[in-house]
Amino acid sequence: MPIQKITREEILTKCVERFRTHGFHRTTMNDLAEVCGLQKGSFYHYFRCKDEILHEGLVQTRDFFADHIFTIAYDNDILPQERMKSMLASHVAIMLRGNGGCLVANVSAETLNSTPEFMPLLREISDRWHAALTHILRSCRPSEEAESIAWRIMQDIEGAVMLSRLYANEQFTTEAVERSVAYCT
Amino acid sequence: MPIQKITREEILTKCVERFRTHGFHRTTMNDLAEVCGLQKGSFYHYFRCKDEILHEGLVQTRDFFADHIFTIAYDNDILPQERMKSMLASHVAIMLRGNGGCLVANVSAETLNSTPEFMPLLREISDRWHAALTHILRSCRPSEEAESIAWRIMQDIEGAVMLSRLYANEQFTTEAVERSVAYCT
Amino acid sequence: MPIQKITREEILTKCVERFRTHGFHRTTMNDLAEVCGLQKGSFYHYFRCKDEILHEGLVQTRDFFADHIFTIAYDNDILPQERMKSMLASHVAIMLRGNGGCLVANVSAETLNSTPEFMPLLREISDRWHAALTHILRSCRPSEEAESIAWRIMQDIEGAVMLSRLYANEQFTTEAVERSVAYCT
Amino acid sequence: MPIQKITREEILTKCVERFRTHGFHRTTMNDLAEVCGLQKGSFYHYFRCKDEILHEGLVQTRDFFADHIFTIAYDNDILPQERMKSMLASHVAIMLRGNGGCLVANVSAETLNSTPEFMPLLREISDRWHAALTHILRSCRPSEEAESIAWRIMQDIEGAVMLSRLYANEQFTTEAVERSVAYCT
DNA sequence: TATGAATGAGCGTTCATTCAT
DNA sequence: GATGAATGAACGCTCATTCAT
Repeated sequence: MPIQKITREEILTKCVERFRTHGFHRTTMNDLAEVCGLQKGSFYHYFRCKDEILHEGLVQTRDFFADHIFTIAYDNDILPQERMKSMLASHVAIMLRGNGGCLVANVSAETLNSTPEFMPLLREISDRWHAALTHILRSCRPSEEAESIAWRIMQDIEGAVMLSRLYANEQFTTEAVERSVAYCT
Repeated sequence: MPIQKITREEILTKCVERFRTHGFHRTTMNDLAEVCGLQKGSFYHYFRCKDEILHEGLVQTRDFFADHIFTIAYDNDILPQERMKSMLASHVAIMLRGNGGCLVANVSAETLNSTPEFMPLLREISDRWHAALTHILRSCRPSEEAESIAWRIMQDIEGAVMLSRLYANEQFTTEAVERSVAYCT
Repeated sequence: MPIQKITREEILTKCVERFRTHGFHRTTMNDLAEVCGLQKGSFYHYFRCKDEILHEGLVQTRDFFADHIFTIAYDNDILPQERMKSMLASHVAIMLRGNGGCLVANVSAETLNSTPEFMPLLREISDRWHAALTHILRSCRPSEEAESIAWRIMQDIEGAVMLSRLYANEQFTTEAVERSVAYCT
Repeated sequence: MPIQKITREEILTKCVERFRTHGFHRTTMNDLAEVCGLQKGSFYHYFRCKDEILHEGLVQTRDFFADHIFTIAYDNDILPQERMKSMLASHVAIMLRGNGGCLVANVSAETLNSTPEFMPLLREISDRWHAALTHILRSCRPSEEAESIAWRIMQDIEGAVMLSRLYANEQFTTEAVERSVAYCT
């Protein structure tokens, strides 16, 4: 077996993080190589092209959120407001890391009109977030209202993260999380 | 005297629109030339570089919003909720055009971490939006609460526009505007 | 009007000559740039891609042969054997130049199975050569025999040029031309 | 002892076939690996570099032709025209396989001016073909004429194979073989 | 002012080759 | 002997920018 400096999963994690913080188009293959400690030619053993790195990165992100973030919503042993608080805290901690913002929002901004191939995955991540929020809110709200509030929470958080980046001030996001938790009472 | 095919202002308007819908880095000088009906060499009589086009475009946008959108907020002859409704309707109409999203949000997503030179202008546009909203809200709210709600409205709208793009559904934004108007009663 | 170092026609002539002598795939854009006295990026003002350079080069070659070589065949004021001699002499002089061989044969060898898009043009050049030869031979042969002999002459010349390259000996080609002229008596 | 999936000879046979049909420069080490059912790293246990694969492939081809094709010429128990017919039929069957053309002609076209190291082997294969043809023709022709006709047959066949590829029509080659056999009577 | 040919640095990508396992 | 991850030079190509006209 040949040497393996870094796994495919680690590569994707590092690349996605770079895309999130610096943008997809502003990130060159050399940047990715540097971040991963590889030569840029080496990427093409793992991925066909740069687009595929983003695509696979979004798949990994979707699965990571499903398995480690959104799953919190479905632990019915914990109080709804606790689940909401815990889930959103984990989520926004990732978004605010390195003042990079939300991966879905940033990739959407960059690609939706010119490279719509990423749209299904971006929507899927959003859908799952919405489903998780709705599940929590149904503990204390009628089903339809829960769905509607879930969308409002997502908007509030996304807008808050955007303002937190722009003003380098996490307060916007912190308060948005608090407002969101308050919907559970 | 040669014909003036297009004014500097018209060039900026068309370029900003392209940046908003397709992203700054995804837009080439050739794209801008095509959009403006010019040869790309001609741009360098108006602007030093591509960055300057974005910079001047943001200045123009800032002034346009100050003069034509945010000014609505300060017309004290009109009911607050009418001003809110009118201002936000005009604003989101621009954002949703061509499913392009919010210029400030999109440019922020693309440039904040790698080219922070545009941050002051992006903040300035946001600040003026916040000031306009606050002014309206002060008609019916204590000053501090007005400021706070203004931020919340901005987040709600920004998040709604992002979801409207992602799901190609203006409903998110329409409802966010309605919620915002409701704060005035 | 900006400076123009070299015309599109001159570029094509030089590039085709390089392709003929060194092969299409062995010729890099840098090689072409050097041959033309340009930077490689400059080619993309004239041509979309390397394949297009070959394609346009084949078009130019087809037209050049039609206008300057094969046209000799149709000058009915000259004796058939004189026309044959003159036409083939001009033709093989081009093929043997720089020991490069026949452009059609070389490009065929390189591209026919992997990039068949050039086949129509290669056939067209061959067809016109065949038509020219047939026209001369019809002066002294029945029509069907003329056609058949025209193909045989083409094979003889092509095979001779191939051997002349391989053995660096023009004798093969010289004799093939002589044999071809002899068909006119 | 590990299984020997494929012998060196089989590798060379498959690689040469690929070079003949798709060209040397258009064939990547990955293509060769796929064709041979090996990993590309494994090639470097058999051969130092890609050039050596072609070189050894030409050696193998030279020996194969000497042992299985040209040897037909020297079986003096058979009528000359039968030997000619049999030898050329076997030869052109190989050339026309997969519409790939003549290995010697194709490799010559690709390498003669830029990588002359293969020229000796290409000439050697041609020389042996010429010797075989000459041997047959000496049965019914003076020695010098036999040599001369042998070259003419080679040219005719090479030209015919080239046209057969270009027009996807084996008729050119079939008739060239018939003409060649006719020299024996 | 306007052009568009030319530039050259740098992009994403390819590929023959190496080498630790 | 065989692997396949890794390399790094070089590929075809892009693009913001320059400048003679």
